[in-house]
This record gives sequence, structure tokens and C-alpha cells, in this order.
Amino acid sequence: MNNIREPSQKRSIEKKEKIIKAGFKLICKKGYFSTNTAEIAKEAGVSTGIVYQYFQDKKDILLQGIEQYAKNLMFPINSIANQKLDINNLYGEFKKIIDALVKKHSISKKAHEEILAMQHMDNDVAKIFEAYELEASNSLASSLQLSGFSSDNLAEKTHIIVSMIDNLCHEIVYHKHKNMDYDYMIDLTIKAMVYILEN
Amino acid sequence: MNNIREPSQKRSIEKKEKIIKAGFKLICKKGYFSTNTAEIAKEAGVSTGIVYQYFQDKKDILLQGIEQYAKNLMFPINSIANQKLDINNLYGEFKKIIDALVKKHSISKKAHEEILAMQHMDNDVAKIFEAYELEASNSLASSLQLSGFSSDNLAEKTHIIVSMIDNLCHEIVYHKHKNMDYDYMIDLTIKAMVYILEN
Amino acid sequence: MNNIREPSQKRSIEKKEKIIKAGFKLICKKGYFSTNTAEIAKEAGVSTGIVYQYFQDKKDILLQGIEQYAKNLMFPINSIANQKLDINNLYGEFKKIIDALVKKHSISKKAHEEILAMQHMDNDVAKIFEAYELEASNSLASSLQLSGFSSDNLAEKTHIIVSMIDNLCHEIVYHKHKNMDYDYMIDLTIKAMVYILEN
Amino acid sequence: MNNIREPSQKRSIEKKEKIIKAGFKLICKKGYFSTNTAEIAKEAGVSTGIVYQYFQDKKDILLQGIEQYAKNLMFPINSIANQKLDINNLYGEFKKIIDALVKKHSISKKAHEEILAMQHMDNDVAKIFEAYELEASNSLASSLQLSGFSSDNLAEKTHIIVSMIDNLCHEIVYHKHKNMDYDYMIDLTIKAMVYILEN
DNA sequence: TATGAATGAGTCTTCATTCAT
DNA sequence: AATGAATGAAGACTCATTCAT
Repeated sequence: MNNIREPSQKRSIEKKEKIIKAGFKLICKKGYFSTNTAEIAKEAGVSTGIVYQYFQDKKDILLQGIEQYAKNLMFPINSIANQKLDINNLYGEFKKIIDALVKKHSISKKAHEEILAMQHMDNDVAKIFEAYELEASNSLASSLQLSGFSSDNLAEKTHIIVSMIDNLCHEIVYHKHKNMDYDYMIDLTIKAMVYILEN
Repeated sequence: MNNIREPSQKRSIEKKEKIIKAGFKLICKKGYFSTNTAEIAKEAGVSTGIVYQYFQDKKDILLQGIEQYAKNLMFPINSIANQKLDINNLYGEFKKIIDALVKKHSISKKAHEEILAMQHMDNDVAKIFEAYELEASNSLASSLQLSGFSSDNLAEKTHIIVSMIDNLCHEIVYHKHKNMDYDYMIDLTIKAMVYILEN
Repeated sequence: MNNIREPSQKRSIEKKEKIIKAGFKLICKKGYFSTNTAEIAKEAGVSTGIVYQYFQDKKDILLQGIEQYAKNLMFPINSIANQKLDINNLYGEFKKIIDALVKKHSISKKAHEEILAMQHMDNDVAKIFEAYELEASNSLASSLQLSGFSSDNLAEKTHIIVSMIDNLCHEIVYHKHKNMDYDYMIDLTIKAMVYILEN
Repeated sequence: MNNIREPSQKRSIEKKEKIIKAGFKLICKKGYFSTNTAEIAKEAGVSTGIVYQYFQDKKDILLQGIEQYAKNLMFPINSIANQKLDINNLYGEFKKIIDALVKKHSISKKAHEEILAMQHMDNDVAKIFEAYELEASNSLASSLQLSGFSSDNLAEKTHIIVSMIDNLCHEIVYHKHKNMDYDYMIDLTIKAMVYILEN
């Protein structure tokens, strides 16, 4: 009797949202296994019981939190789908995308770190990210085609490029390596991305 | 009463090693929270009780495991440090590295991921992780220099390249995207890596 | 504040009936502890809250259900009470009864069993149960007498016979023993029943 | 990691036995669903945790309790397997068996009542009883054959007879029907059993 | 040293019942 | 009268850690 209520009332939606937010916040701060459902409920200002009317189980809270988070995070790249790109200035186009993504990533470094970790602990979490990465790659490919760019193996190319963008963003956001010249890295990475497209 | 014994007897040392090995293996395979001490003891062929004579607590096993195995496991690329590379055939060299890495990667990736996941659980884990992070890139850079390759911004270049190798291996190992032409991806990625080095 | 309303409005009475019916049905099907009040309310087409305006608590639904349905459900054999039987063809009469019972039995047996199970949970249940227990046997006895059949120890005889019918029906309904010749068993059982009556 | 320990040490066996006994006692007294694992552990004088080293889950305690109970209860009839019966005095043989069974049943009326109820709430419980009933029927059949009694459809016959014995015992033990002449019932039932065998 | 049985606090989840609307 | 969202106590089960042997 798997009766998860999909809230339609405004108050219910808000409550569900509060639980997702509270859960995601705590999980990002303390880790999934070190956060218990009672804490999440308390943080959300609800009873423990109500949590299970909106969510299948504890993991479901995390999953929905990540879903929202990933959607928002990947927005800059996924939203280019079906938009015309200047294929004579791919460098400039990539630069714009990367700048927007870096901004997004910077807002929630801590959360991203935790999510990244979760991705590897749970297959369902990984799936969400993979789906968004695939979407990003597809968006990029379709935009390129729409803009008159044609190439063999476009899927493979955009796939590699999306990975590179992803890495670059992490690199920049975490700034772990103090002596790196990040502007140079960005420049070179974008050049390599263009190289990949054009070869 | 913090009576953790630092073993001096040969047999004791071996026993401690076995526990670390078993613990690290299982944690990498199944995750820290999904591995219990009983399993670790069983895998190590010792009693549950003895574990607490060599280790403070469960986390301590992981910590010591990371300390010991991180060098080998986390960045397999490190092994190429100080080996001469044929700088006139960088493509071939990278191909060799990648082929070798793919073999090792399914274990090491999992370990890498698990440690990543553990980072925020414990600051000590994060420190170990960060300390080793640069090494892969540095190994590659030093090998290149040793082989007579010189370039500005070599650190940045090798950093990007290591990321790309990592992604590529991950991609290949997990084979998530059924319709991708992996051989093509490898070829193109290596070309882009060479491009990065030479620009 | 024991405000259980005894409904007087027609609609209210119907609503209470619906709850009893739904509750008893589900409890008989799935067992008391495996049926929750939300399910009962849903099955009855009412809100969970309203249940507590008609019933003290969950147990009360069961109690009233038993009270109401026991007569019909527990001993389907009762229905033959006061019907004339052909005492020269007791075999045929029993055959008819058994055939009819087998049809009804899968529901009633489950109900019977559930009530049996509930007996020790609650004394009130036990009382209801015991009150109806004799009725099947008495019905049979009265029918026989009405039909001109007379015998010493008729009560004992019908009692044994009712047990045998019960077992036989159970046997047939559940068909647990794959290699049994059920037609033979029915035939022989009925013969033994006739034998019992006539000795 | 379903590591249920099968105890071999004497102390462990005793502990397991204590848990079965405590669990069975409480479940018989209060019902399965109204007895919790903490209570069982407390009654057995052990911690809650240890229970799960000897038993799969709560139901397993019940199942093993019933297993023991049923074995003991059915002993009088199952133990006749391969013993010679006087087939010229089947009445006398049945009388002996029934007398022994009634004795057994009388010892643990309350328990039997609960178990009877459980049988209908859970399939695994029912299976245990069915297995013993089948064994009883088989024992009886084999003894009869061994004793020189031969008949068609012996399996069906002994099956019906075992059911009748079972009913009779319950009838006698519970003595619910004050005005019944039980000696008469026994006599008549046995006669019917003999009749069944010989027809 | 070593064992592995034992502990019991802690976790997720369910559900009878209440209450704001 | 009625709704169904909300409550929170209670229960089955796990597991890091301890301890008797």
C-alpha cells in the first residue's frame, strides 16, 4: 500500500518543499548516513510521520533534493538546446557557457561536494546526474546542428566536451590547487574543446 | 583508556595489515556505511574483538587504509612518474597509459569515489585526499620533462589531461552510454590531449 | 469524552454500515493487524476521521462486524435450518449441502479463521464466537427432526457431522494435498456421515 | 549477510532454547502482534540484539516454537509409524491413540488455542501443521499396511481419519459444549473411523 | 593475545488517533 | 458532519563496541 501523496494543495506543496530543502541541507552538511529522519522532520518543522506521506523513504528525500539541485545547476548548459550558436565563434560560445556554469557552481560549493560524493555511493543518485549530463550533451549537439554545424560522431564529441566542462567547473570552484593559473586552464580547455569539435 | 596497541611482533603486524586490507577493500566495494566491522573481521580472518585492539574505531580502519593504499590506488597514473616517454609519439604514449589504466580502473575508481564520499564525513580523510590529488598531474609533468618535453604552463596542461584521462577511463569502465563509439572517443580524446600539450 | 455517535439519520446509518462492511471484509481477507484504518476508510469510501465518530477504536469495527456478519458467514450451514430434508436420501442431502458450502466456503472460512485468531486478543470476540458455534449443529439437528428423522444423541451426531463437513470443505477449498482423490474423499466422508446418523 | 548462527556450544543452545520458550510463552499468552521483541528478550533474560543472532526475524521465533510444540503434540500419532496394530481391533487401537492425544492436548490448552489461531494468520505456520498432519496420516497408513491391512485409497481414508481425530481432541479439550455426551461422541467417532477404513 | 557472544542505543518506518479547517 | 493532513509513540531490526572466557 504504497500511498505516497502527490500534494496539490498549496500548503502541501510548500510542506513537501520544506522537507526536501531541510533534508537536502542537512544531508549536504552532515552526510546522508549521519542525518536521520527525525532531524530532517525537525528541521522542516514537521512530524516524523508526515515525511512518509510525501516520500517513499529517506533516500527519496535525497533523490528529490538532488533532482532539483541538478536541474538548477545544469540549467545554463541544458537551456541552450535549440538556441542558435555562432559556429564561427565556438570559443566565445563555450566561454559564455562556462562562465554561467561556474557562477552556478560557486553558489553551492558545499552541497555540490556532498552530492558528488553521493553520486558514487548510490546508483539512483548517479542516474540523475548521468541523465542531466546526457541531456547537456544532447542539447549541445542539437544546438550545433541547428546552427549549421555538422560533423560525424557529434554525440561522442559533445560527450567529451561536456565532461571537460564539468571538470573545469569543479576545478575552478574548488580552487584546490593554489598555484594553478586558472585563466590559462580555461583558455586552453576551451581551445581543446573547439579542437575536438573541428577534428 | 585509549589502549590501542601498536604491534611490534611480526604476526601482529601482519594481522593489522590484513585488517586494513580487508577493511579498505570492502569499504571501497560497498561503501563505508554499508560495511560493518563483523564483515571486515571475517574478510580479514580475525575475530571482531581483535579489531579494537589495533584500531580506535571503525573510522580508523578506513583512515589507515587510505593512508596506505591511496598512493597506489587513487591515481594509478602515478606509476608512470620518472619513466621516459617518447615525446615524438605522445599519442602512442597516452594510448598505452590509458589502456593500462582502464584495466586497473574499476578498482581504483571505486576507491577514489568512496574516499571522495568520505571527505566531508571526516576532515582527516579530506586531508589525505588533497595531498595525493596533485601527484598524478605532477608525475606526468615530471616524466614529460625528463623525456625532454618542455612547455609553458605544463602544470595546467597535465592537470587538464589527467582529468580527461580520468573521465575517459570512467566512461569506458562503466560503459553507461550504449550507443557511444568508444574507440572513436578514445582516439579523439587522446588527440585533444596531444593538442593541449602542444599548444 | 467518549463521544461515539449512534447515528439516527438514514445517511449516517448507511455510512456506518459501509464502514463495518469494508472493515470486516478487509480484516477477513488480510487479518486484523495487517489492515489499517486508512484502508478501511478508503474501502468504505469515507474519510479516516469520520471512522472515529462512529467507532470507539479500530477494534470496535471488528467487533461490530463480527456481530453483524457472523451469523451469515461463520456457519453457512445454518441456512438449511428449518428446511425439510429427504431423510431417505441423506447422502444426497449432504452432497447438496457440501456442494453449496464449498462455494461459499472460501470467504467464510477466512472469516471464521480470522475471528478464531482474534478470540484471544479480545474476550468480547470470543464470546460472540462461542455463541454462534453451536448454531450450525443445532440447525442441522432441527432440520432433521422437522423432516421426521429421530435419533438418540442427535446433538452429538450433528456436532461430529458439522466438524466433518467443515474439514472436508476446508480440504477441498485449499486443495493442499495434490495427490488426493477429492471426489473419493467426499463420497466416503458423506457415507461416514450417514453412518454416524444411522448408528 | 544473513548470518544466523546455529549454536553448537551448550550455552548457546540453552540460550536459543530460552528465547524460543520465552517467545512462545508470550506469544501464546498475548498473541503474536501484541508481543514485541524487547519483551521476548527480557523474558528470556537476554538483550534484544542477541535474538537476531539466533533467529532470522520475529516470526522465526514463533515458527521454531511452533515446530517444537507441534512435534511434541503430534508425537502420539506420529510415533505409531512402523508399529504393528491389531487390525482386528481397530476400535481399540484408535481409542488408545485418541486417549494419548487428548492427554497431550490438555497440557497446553491455551497455547494450542493461540497456535490454532496463528495457523490461519500465517501460511508458514499453517505449513508446519499441515506437514505434521500429513505425517500423521502417512504414519497411520504405513502402520496399517505393515499390520496386514490393505485397502484402496488408503491415503484418503487416513487423511479423513486424522482430521476426525484432530477435531475430536479439540472438542474434548475445550469442552465448550456443556451438554454434550463426550464419551458417546468418542465412541461414535471411532466407529465412524473404523467404518471409513472398512468401506 | 584472541575469541565471538552479548549488549543496547539508535534507525527507519508504520499507523491509530486527533484536529484544524 | 466531514475531511484528510498531521502527530508521535512504538516496533523490528542493525551494528559499533565491550567483555567474559
